[in-house]
Amino acid sequence: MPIVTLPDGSQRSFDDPITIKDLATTLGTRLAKSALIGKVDGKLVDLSYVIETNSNVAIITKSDAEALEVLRHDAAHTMAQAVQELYPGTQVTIGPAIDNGFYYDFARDTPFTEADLAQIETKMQEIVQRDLPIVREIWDRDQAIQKFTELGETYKVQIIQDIIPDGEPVSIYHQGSWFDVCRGPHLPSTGKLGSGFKLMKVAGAYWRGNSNNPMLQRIYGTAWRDVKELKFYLKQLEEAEKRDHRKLGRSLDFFHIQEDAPGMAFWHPKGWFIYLKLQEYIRTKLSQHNYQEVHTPQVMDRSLWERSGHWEKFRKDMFITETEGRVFAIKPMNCPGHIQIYNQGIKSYKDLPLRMAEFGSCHRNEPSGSLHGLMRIRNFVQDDAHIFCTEDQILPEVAAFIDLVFEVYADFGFTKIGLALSTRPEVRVGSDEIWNQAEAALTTALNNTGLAWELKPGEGAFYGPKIEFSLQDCLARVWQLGTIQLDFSMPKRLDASYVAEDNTRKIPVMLHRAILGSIERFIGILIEHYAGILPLWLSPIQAVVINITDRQTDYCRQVQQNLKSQGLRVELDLRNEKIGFKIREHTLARVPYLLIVGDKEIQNNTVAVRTRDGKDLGSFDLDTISQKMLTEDAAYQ
RNA sequence: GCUGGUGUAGCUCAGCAGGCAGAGCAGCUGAUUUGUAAUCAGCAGGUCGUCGGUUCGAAUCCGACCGUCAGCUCCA
Repeated sequence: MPIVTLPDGSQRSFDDPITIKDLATTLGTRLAKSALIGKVDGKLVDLSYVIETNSNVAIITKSDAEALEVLRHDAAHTMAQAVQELYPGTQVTIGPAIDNGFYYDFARDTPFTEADLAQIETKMQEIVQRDLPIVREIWDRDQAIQKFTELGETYKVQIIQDIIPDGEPVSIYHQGSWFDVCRGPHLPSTGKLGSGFKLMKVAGAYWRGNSNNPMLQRIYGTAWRDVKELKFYLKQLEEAEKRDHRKLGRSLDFFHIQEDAPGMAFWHPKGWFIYLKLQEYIRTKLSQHNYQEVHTPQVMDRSLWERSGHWEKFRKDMFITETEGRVFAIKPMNCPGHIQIYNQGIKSYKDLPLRMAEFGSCHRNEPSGSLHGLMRIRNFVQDDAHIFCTEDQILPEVAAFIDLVFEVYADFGFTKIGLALSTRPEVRVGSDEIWNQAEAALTTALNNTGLAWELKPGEGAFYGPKIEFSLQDCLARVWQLGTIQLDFSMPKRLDASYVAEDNTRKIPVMLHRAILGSIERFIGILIEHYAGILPLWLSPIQAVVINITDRQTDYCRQVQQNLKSQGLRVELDLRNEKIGFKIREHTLARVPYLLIVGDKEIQNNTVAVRTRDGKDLGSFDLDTISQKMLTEDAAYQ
């Protein structure tokens, strides 16, 4: 005799156990029609689920967020069915719902082509049309293994053997003659999938995500509640493509990358201006927060990297050079160099915390397949620093750093900041005792912020756990940027020490930290976030003075000189072209202000101001416009 | 690194059942002196990524390598 409590708090009691579907019917025929799944005491279930005891129950329809994930999972199943109908002999493996869609991994000798995708999509539509009921069944584990073995689905057999304990039943979902092992829940029938889905791309993916395993073929799809939502999403993708920093980087003449230096950028004058400006900005912050800047060698002897532990773990990913029988590594990071500076002379506890910063150019031989414009690059400069401190100083230093990170991100307009703690990986240096201590310290620091944070088990660096900072850009994409890493091992390995108050020698703790991450990557993110429309303070050219005819040449030169003398970055465009042509060019180049001069402006001693978003601001005298620009420039806007 | 796609002029791309390499923009020259997102005309520009193979003949077919793109793995 279950009593059902509905989301609005009202209760219904029933004489007999009742399915979600029947419950929905009692609440209204409209609801029964639109019901997709149920939620019983917080757990999502099929419509066929039988409520036997008193429960909190919600009927989930298309308008609920929970329905979308189930719908995407259904889309994966339907795709797998379509593939197996079209290409018998293809084995299924796994196919989950993911952000924005779903994928399914298949084992098949011949690769899928773009043309195959279209065919599969058509077949999926057909399966949706068939509106096959999706039915849950419970099978005996051995029976399931036997059945999938008969079908030649060896991957499926492995999955059952792995995730279902011996003797436990297996949940199977049937749609038509096709079926799959699945925890569920699912929509009541394939028709409910609708047509808001699209297959996007094929790609390789390792079985179980392990590069030693065979590679499967993964088909990615996107799925939404309806066609309108799908179209919106596709439009978003187009927008992201337009903002691609590799494309904008070339068209805005910021940088280029060429075959002779794969994964390394050639910075053009405008791009290099941004690069230096960001460094200048960070330098200001560093000095405000009591860091000292240093510079260490680009190339250091192999033995140093052996002692630091990098040689053993990262040797293949380091660029090596050899001379006079000695092997050197081009530095992949700055920390061993910083310890060498620390080690000069005897340090006292009074010297700590010691904050050492460097814009050091690092090289890492990243796997060729992982390179991606400025985002994943082989030569980069971090806004790197290392804080040498006592154990007592860890918490205040981490707390101060967290504040600094939020301060910097806010200056770029990033306010949605994510925090995560990455803990010990499988391959690591240092004892468990040290790791316990280090992870506890960072956990406390995170909890002290009062902010939410995520745990990422096993994602830490080999020498210590880390806090990671990520932000969301204007397209809601998440980028991991800043980090602070606690290191109890490397100072010891490289013989760093200080004299404590009790006159004993102690080993300092080292905090590795960066705010922007790599300057290269940060510029890439800024380009995409701003769609190339950089704030005035970061714009390589802040204004262009444009004449209408040759008569204004001298006046234009005077305007440029005037503004340049006030520290503004102003160019001249005196070409013999029509004004519309010049405006178009500089607007496409994202120049913030176009200062246009005709006879009228000379007469009134003004300039006509047009912005890069096409607004005509009208005429201004020079003092007014320069003041406006200087104010904007100073405010990081 | 792995799987698949891809590489033609500075850029964006067409040409690919094998038969003399094309367009638009950019560049150069000339004309035009122009009022808020492309003035007109002419000229010039390519070892078709590299190396090898098949063929009377290869941008086009095949192979290897390099770059690049998407995803996977990795990311101190």
